[in-house]
Amino acid sequence: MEPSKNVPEDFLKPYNSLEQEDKILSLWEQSGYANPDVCVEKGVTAADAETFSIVLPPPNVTGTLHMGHAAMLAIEDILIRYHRMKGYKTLWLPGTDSAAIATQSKVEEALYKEEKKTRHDIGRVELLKRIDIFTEASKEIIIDQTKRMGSSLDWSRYAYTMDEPRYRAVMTAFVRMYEAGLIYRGDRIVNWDPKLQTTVSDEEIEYKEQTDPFYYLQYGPFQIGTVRPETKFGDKYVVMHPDDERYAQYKHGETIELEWINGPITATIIKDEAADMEFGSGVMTITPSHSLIDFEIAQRHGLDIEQVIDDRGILLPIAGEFAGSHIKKARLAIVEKLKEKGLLVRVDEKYVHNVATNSRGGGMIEPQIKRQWFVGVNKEFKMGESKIPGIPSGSMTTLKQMMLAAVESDAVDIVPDHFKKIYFHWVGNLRDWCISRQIWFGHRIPVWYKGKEIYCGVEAPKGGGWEQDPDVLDTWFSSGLWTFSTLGWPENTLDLRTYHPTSVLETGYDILPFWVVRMILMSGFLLGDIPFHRVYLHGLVRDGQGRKMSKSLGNIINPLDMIEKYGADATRLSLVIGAQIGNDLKLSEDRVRGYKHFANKVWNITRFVLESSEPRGLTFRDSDLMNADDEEKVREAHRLAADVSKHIDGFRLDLAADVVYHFVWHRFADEIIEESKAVLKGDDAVLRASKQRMLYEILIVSLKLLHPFMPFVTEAIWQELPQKESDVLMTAKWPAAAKASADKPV
RNA sequence: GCACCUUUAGCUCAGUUGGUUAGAGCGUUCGAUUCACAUUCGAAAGGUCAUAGGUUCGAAUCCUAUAAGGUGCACCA
Repeated sequence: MEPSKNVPEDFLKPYNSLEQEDKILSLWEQSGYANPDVCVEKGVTAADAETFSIVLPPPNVTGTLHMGHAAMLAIEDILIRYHRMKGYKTLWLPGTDSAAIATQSKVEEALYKEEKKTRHDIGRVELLKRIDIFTEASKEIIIDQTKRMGSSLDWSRYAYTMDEPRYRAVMTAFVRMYEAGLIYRGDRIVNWDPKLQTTVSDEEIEYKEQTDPFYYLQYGPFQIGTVRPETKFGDKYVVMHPDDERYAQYKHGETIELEWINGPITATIIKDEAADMEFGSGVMTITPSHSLIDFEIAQRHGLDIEQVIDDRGILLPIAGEFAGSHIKKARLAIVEKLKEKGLLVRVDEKYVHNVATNSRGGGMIEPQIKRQWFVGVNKEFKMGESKIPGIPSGSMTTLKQMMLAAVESDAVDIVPDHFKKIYFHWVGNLRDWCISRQIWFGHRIPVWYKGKEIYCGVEAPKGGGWEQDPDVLDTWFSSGLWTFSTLGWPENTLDLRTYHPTSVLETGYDILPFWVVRMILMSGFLLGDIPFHRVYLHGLVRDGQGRKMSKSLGNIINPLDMIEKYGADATRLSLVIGAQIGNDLKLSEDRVRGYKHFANKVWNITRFVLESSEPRGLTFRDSDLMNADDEEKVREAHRLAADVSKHIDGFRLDLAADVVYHFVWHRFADEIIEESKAVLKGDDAVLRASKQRMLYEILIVSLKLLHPFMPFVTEAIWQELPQKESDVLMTAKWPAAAKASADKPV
């Protein structure tokens, strides 16, 4: 066939995503339109336009892009492109996260593997230097991969959790909370990781099922059960429920003499409701130093607390002859001794229970009592200037009350709705938050000691002899500041005033308790405001059979492979269509392949529309009026625009993508184009001109509606159009819901 | 144990405040086609809406119970 003059050469082949995507990426980058300031400067966005802002949940600097990231990027980019086209002053702010514990342990592992050294051999300064080299080298990877999804992030505002502005924000936040009495140092029971030698937050603990022998021991007149006989040396309190009739004869505070592992001891009876009458014999002994529940019982009754196991899991002198051995090795020897003494009643070999492990690559958790820094969530403080409904400026409140108020009042809306319940459940049960970590990589606690003096401040105190607290802050402490530390806080910047609170926080539902909760806490206290108006929680990406993607199952689908094979547009669509908000998504390679066909379909539709136009190159004149029939078809496309907008506004991106997909393929291509063929080949020039114009207008509307979902192919087409309203589709005007008049040239 | 989610065609899912004959994509079968299409188009088959009750003129949709699958939390000393 003779190619028409209207058809650029590229269109004579199928759509080649690999070839086009690179070109389009650099086109966007050069345009600078991801930066809202550039949009205002170039007149694309009105200077006083409403703002729409999202702060990207920062991926780990040392990580690589997985499907979860890809889904997040696709969803956020759709929201961003849509609002940008609608004329909002739109900011999507990128960043990366240092992921303190995970990153440090990676570097430490490599250090040990390659040089057989530990961090103590090389020291704090050297270790931090190596971590820095490591993160610098790997951050380019994740940034490049992020860009390849087509993410229209404003890289001129890039932030890293460990850079200088964020450091200042973290220090300032700590000092302010310290001065308000919300941060305190105390000896409390914490989750201790003996392997990584650090505390771990409650939320980072993962319970794993494990089968162990369960021992029943004779403790005076009682039988007690335990999986961990090695913790029992110090047990001198025996606890039972106050209503337990079986033990009514024993009075609270009464003492009894009995024979125990290392000889006779005096035990004291404690009546406490924490004892479960249904479990075992209903009697337990407690080890307050290594169990949260036991610690709380001990605190309620003012009992003695003795440490049994040290930081490395070694038994202390209280263990008598077992002192100095590791708990793992000591257990069997202790059981042997109990047996000899006749204290072992029986053993249940297959007892299934949950053990706490550190989900951040550490080992088993050993509760310990430690001097740590905490954020008191139930402590009263005087609220400053407040915009949070229900928490008046200057009133007395607590962090917990403030966090509840933010969501109860709907100032922060969480979608889907049922996650609100989960939020309330979480916040309601929140305990004081342990924020100190005994690792080296992170924001060091801004507290200095000199003898008994303590000083807290952003800068080190003047004069010699001061020593800084060696601990660093929990990574979530700085993450909690993310929506405003990235905008320049603690400075009162224009960005902060313009874009905060952010419009939407979009993240996986699994991270709600860690992050969303902490951001509301930090923003509430430090700014007296919410961090975002809406929280949009997406589901997890699973494999075709609904299983989690994991290395061991070998079912990981790598987004970069998909981009390579089928294009970024197809990858994006496969992560959005069929992904009902908050529900998990089953992804298979076939799905991605299917959407590649769609990208090609759009390409070919364009080819047809251009081919069937007159050689003069689609310059419509007033004489090229559409007839009523064709006008109605254009109006139909605009009605579709209203539907798409409605679905996006309701966060139903799956429906929005689905209706536009269906329209473009099965209405526009299969029906409207097919029906127009006879006229296009016919002799009636007036009818033909009307058709040509109708097809072109619908093509334009379709490209615009598709653009947020599949930005590459639509932009590539836009670049080849002979007549267009803006240099890039990215900043073209979103189609109005109802078209006022059809007689203006496009 | 507590809470939440899911259950609609072979598969993946829509179904908006209850309202005609429950829809789409993929897959299957049949047909057409190389005249925009690394093909595409048309048509067909396929559903006791998990189960049992209830509310209602009317229920996939609301209520109660049950079952199966999943997730989170709590944990058992």
